[in-house]
Amino acid sequence: MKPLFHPRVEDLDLSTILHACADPTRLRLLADINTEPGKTCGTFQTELSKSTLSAHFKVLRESGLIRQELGPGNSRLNWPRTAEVQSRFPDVITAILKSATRTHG
Amino acid sequence: MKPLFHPRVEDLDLSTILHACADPTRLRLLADINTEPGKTCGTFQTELSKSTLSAHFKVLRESGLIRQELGPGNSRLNWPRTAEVQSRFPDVITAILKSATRTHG
DNA sequence: CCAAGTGTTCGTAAATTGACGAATACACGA
DNA sequence: TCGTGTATTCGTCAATTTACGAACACTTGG
Repeated sequence: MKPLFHPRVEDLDLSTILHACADPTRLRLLADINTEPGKTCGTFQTELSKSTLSAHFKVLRESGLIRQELGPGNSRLNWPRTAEVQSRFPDVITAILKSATRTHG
Repeated sequence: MKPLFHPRVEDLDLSTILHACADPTRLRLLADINTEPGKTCGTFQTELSKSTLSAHFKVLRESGLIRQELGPGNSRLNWPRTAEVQSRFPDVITAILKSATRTHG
């Protein structure tokens, strides 16, 4: 299997992270992952196509907001990297997630 | 003079705000405005053209992050709306600004 | 009135983004 | 081995973004 790229904590970039959060779809995905860590990609309720969803997960992963591990049956387990991001940019993600879950459901 | 549009606090949108902050140039402008409230557009150190800069200010203003008032000589005074944004999305902007000024300046 | 200073708007162009279907890659069960 | 299920990659396309110069609008000083 092709290894999935994950940036190191010291390589995290604030603008990249904010850009990843700025899309409503991705913000919802991120919130869901934080609410239910370990969810697989297929378990997210959405009307978007599989390829579009995959692209959004890629943006989240490459920004450093989530970690994607191999799960059973070629699935991907999605884990938040909130603690790591927090160590670089204190309170940014926690504040965003709090507002996101409060205002959008 | 054509009136500049400013969104009401109740119309602020988290994704719009995050998108406005996601651009490095705008994040720097926003940080500068918060550091030195009332700065005019021409006082920002940048290599971008006047029209490009104006477009960035427009994005910041229409997202609700700053307020632009008329100043002397057709200039624009730029004020942060941090407190208002804070009332809608607690800690989001303050955390972003803290990380932005700590890492980029 | 005229020139200089400050910003916005318009037209344009290159790059990026977000979306999709089709094709592909991989793991697992029968 | 052969489907089935899960997810990525590729090619395409429309829309958005970012940038610029030129033109325009407005204020102020001479």
